[in-house]
Amino acid sequence: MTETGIGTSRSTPATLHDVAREAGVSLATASRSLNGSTRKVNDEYRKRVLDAAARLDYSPNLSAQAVARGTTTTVALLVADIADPYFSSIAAGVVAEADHERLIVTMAATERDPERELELVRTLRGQRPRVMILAGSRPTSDPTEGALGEELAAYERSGGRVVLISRNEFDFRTVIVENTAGAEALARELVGIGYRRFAVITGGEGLRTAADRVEGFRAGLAAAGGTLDDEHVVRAAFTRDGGYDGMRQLIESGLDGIELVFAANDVMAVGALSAVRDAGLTPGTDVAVAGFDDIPTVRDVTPALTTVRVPLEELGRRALRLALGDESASSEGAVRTEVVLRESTPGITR
Amino acid sequence: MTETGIGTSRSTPATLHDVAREAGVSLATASRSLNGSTRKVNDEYRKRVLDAAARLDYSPNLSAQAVARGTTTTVALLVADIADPYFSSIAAGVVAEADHERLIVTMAATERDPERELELVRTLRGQRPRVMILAGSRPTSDPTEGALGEELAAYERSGGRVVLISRNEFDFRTVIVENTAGAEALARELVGIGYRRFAVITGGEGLRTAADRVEGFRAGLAAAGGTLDDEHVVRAAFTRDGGYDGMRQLIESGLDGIELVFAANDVMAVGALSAVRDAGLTPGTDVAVAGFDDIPTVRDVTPALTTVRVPLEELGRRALRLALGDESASSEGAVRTEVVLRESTPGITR
DNA sequence: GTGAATCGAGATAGCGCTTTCCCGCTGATA
DNA sequence: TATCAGCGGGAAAGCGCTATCTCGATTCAC
Repeated sequence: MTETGIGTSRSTPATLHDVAREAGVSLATASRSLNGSTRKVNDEYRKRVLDAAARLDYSPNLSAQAVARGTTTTVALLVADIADPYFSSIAAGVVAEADHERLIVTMAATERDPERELELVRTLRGQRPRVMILAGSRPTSDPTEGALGEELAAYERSGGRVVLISRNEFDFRTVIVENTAGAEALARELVGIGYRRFAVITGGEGLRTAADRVEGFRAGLAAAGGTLDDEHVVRAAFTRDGGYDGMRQLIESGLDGIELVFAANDVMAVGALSAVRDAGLTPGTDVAVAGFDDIPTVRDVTPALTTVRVPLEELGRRALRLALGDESASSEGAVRTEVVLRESTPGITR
Repeated sequence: MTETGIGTSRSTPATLHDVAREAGVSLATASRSLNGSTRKVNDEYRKRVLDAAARLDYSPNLSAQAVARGTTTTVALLVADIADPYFSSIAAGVVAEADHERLIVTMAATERDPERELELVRTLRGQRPRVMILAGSRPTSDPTEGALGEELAAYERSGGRVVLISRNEFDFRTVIVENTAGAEALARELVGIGYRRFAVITGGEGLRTAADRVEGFRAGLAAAGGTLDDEHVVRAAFTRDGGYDGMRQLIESGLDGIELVFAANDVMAVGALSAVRDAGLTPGTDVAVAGFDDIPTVRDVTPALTTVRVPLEELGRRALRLALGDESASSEGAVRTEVVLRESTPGITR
């Protein structure tokens, strides 16, 4: 095992006490000079403290500050899966905004398990974060149903701020995404370019986001004149492989005249695309595919994927701003989505 | 602004003191029952404390524990860009392993800016994390050169553990990836299936990881009999768009008989693929493309991308284990890579 | 039966900070 | 000259915990 070469003598980090002594001032003065205080401190003294701090390479102990101040500079972020581009984009937004506010982000992954989620909220509460952001909806039929709400409420009662991203299940601040409206608009446009017979691949039982999107899609079809039979709605995991499986399932049952398959999110759609290809068919031509989210990847798959753009980073940004009480963040209403037609839905001339 | 409906009376979280009082025992006993201690505590007392804690919904203040114990349960993770699949996969690994060790991960993004990186290290040091993991290499020609090393060394001196992922620039513990060997193997295999004339798209000036991969690729070609002219090595940003630009550049200068373009990482390769298509050419057929990393996406692009697999999640896991002093993690040597041939390099019969 | 261990609960001294509170000082006011 | 606000530095009381220390009550050996 390699040792660092730059010096080996083990020492504890300099404390404020050390700085004060080195500067020849009191602890109070040192504290006041280093971390803004309402009280002024003589320039001469301040300079001495700053110099001493630099000399000792002092770095304030955030835990100690937290204890003394009774408040932290931490934001806790809970996502289903960090490697999923949907969540990593949101996370990037949260981190960027947090950095801007000089806050520190701690991150955890629920792996889509409600029990884990509850557990994590409990643990993270110990950090006394200023804000807790939860992204990714849960099954509505959830054994821990009330418990999470209780826990979050308790957290808010003790001064924290909860913000949910695109999961309107509790009565907390929420960054609302136009899931329903976006899917509806998508459906209309697809009918507009000639598609009539649709199928849908959606997430597991009762995932709220998925449900909203499917519902919106249905509504759009109903209004515009497309058909979606119930047996053409397949459920699968809310992941790339889920999308693959769902599409394979549809193909195996004969495709049955289906012209376009709408997957409730892009990672599923991308999986679906691959399933189409693996079945020896040509996506776009033999069967069109559309997704939802507009994750970065979908520009680069072939055919490029038609989808509904959700400004994911912005979601993360907004969540934090909302938590911090930024009025504009809340007054902006639901986050706008936008249909993006690409080659995966070339259209049908009838 | 919505208020939570579940109860509004604002209160501070229960403290250990509250629990002790509620249970009718001393602070010390409460502490001992709730958080493991070497000392035993009477079952009767322990139960009373546990009950009281549950009743008050007590959650220990981690900051206070950190101050009292003089050690935290935090891991700090620095990556270049959270939304980049390379880093988000690594992050997922770190978080998973951390969770397993009951540690908490705080995350920050350097955005590939050395100044920012240094700044972040300074800030995060205030957290007194047990471990600091840095992923993503920096330009070798870096204005802050020594400063980062100094800072990290100081951190280690004060008892922390630094682990670098795939950036062998300092003398700290490092998770080494077989960048050179992997690229060399790739080159050999590509020559083996008939390619002779190559081009390379690599990252900005002096990025270590990129440099190693290119060097390995060169060595492989030299050994197996492929050619790579210096004017066919283009530099671009280490991102999807960089890859796109790099490929466009190559195409604009006439492709010049190039049969295969190797991009130093997958996100660049994916961008390159799109550039080929946008130029009206067929990737795989008109020009073959290969990447490095095997990020999840590349299975789903068309043609599927030939690449060198790096077990990214495992990298993150290993980094943490290494930091925690897991012997096996360090004795395993460099992380193995594996060439994965896919349709983007169908081969040439000569 | 006595002294030495042993046990385990409670009191308390910190941990590294912030923030009162106190107090000597200066300068304005009368 | 006496009075009284500021002003600003220092002492010290916490913040919510852990860990050492104290000390009475048991237990045990001989």
